[in-house]
Amino acid sequence: MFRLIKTEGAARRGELITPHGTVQTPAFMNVATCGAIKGAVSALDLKNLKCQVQLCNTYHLHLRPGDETVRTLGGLQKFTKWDGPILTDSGGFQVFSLAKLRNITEKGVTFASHIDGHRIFMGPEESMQIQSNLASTIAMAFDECVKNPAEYDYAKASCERTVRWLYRSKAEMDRLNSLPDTINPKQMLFGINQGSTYEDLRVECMKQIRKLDLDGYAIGGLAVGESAESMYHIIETVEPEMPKDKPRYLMGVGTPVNILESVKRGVDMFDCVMPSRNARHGHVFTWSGCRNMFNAKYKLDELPLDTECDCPTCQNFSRAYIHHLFKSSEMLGMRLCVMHNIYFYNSLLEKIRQALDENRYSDFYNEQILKIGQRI
RNA sequence: GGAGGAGUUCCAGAGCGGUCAAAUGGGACAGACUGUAAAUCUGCUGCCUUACGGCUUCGAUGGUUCGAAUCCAUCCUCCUCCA
Repeated sequence: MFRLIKTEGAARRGELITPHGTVQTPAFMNVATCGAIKGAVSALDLKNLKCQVQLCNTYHLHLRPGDETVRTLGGLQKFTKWDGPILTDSGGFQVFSLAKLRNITEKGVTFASHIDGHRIFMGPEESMQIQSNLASTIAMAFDECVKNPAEYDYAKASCERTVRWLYRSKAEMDRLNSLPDTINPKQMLFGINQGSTYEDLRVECMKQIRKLDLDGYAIGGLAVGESAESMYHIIETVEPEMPKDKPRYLMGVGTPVNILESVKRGVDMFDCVMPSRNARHGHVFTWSGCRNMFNAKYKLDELPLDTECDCPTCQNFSRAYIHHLFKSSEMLGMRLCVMHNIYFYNSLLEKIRQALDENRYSDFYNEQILKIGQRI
């Protein structure tokens, strides 16, 4: 269940109570698509990186090692050694990202596996069954994430189908949770708002899906081609239609600036591959802006990545060393930067929560918004 | 001493008369990355110019030719094999 603690403008401070622990919101969820944060970071590391929630992917884990395998091994928590809350994405994003490898019908989506090309079918029921086997804390409804810009007619048809899929997802989840041998019979379900950049579609979709008394509501289909301003506008459009007593999750977003802007507009939860992927590519986030650790200017720089950071990386290693590790393709460089960026994102959300607790989010926002996004 | 082979832009290495400022790797330098097909991808790497374009390059010097990294001569430097 979700408890709204306080608000400041549209921004919200709350907590999501789950069978696997309570999540303080606003929260960032750390993306471990295949059951691990890419960059050789384990659940044990996450404990030291202020992580509250791990996010894993239905599609990827269904392909490998197979959701039945995970089920046999006791579910994702036991498998990955992460005993906190886990959110599983439904595979809906792969309908977008694997566009060249899939075919959509009312029943569901047929994918060509990105691993070996074999055909796999996933509809709402299949997605719920897989997520039930994975035994995540929160399952996401199976949706279609449409690329922006999208034709109005297509966006409308897709959005309406996603709503029908949500009803089927909910029915299947209820059935699975009632079975005697389900690992997590209290698995929660979040519905997903779609509608591309069209206000009327977004609002109508939200009205439809809020009729189901779900555990949370996500805004999907953003940061997939439209401008940041357009994304913020859609959030502002949808937010008034979202239940106040349920968590709001903006899927796949985003940059530190995106997060500051979205919290301001009433979003409670985020996830994004950016901290981990960018870290693997040598791009680190700091409280004074972002750095590319490949840059020659770090060759003799003995300071930590961020002088204001107390993550394990910044407590021990210099920019010069990390620069060298990247130039030498040593994977330790990636690991150290992934840990730093994950810690940075989780710290950012922690500071946001503190600011909200003290009714000074507006000041915090003004303080951070300019410097946090710049390149240094 | 004798017989061969080679010297190309930061490195390795193609090119063997014009379409060559010179393939391809690597390195260097920079950029991108938003519910992860990503330890990935892109750009750039002689000088001048915003560009068009111009200029100087392929061990050195001289020559043949309308034209040379490519052909010839000499020189320098390296490598292999035989004494």
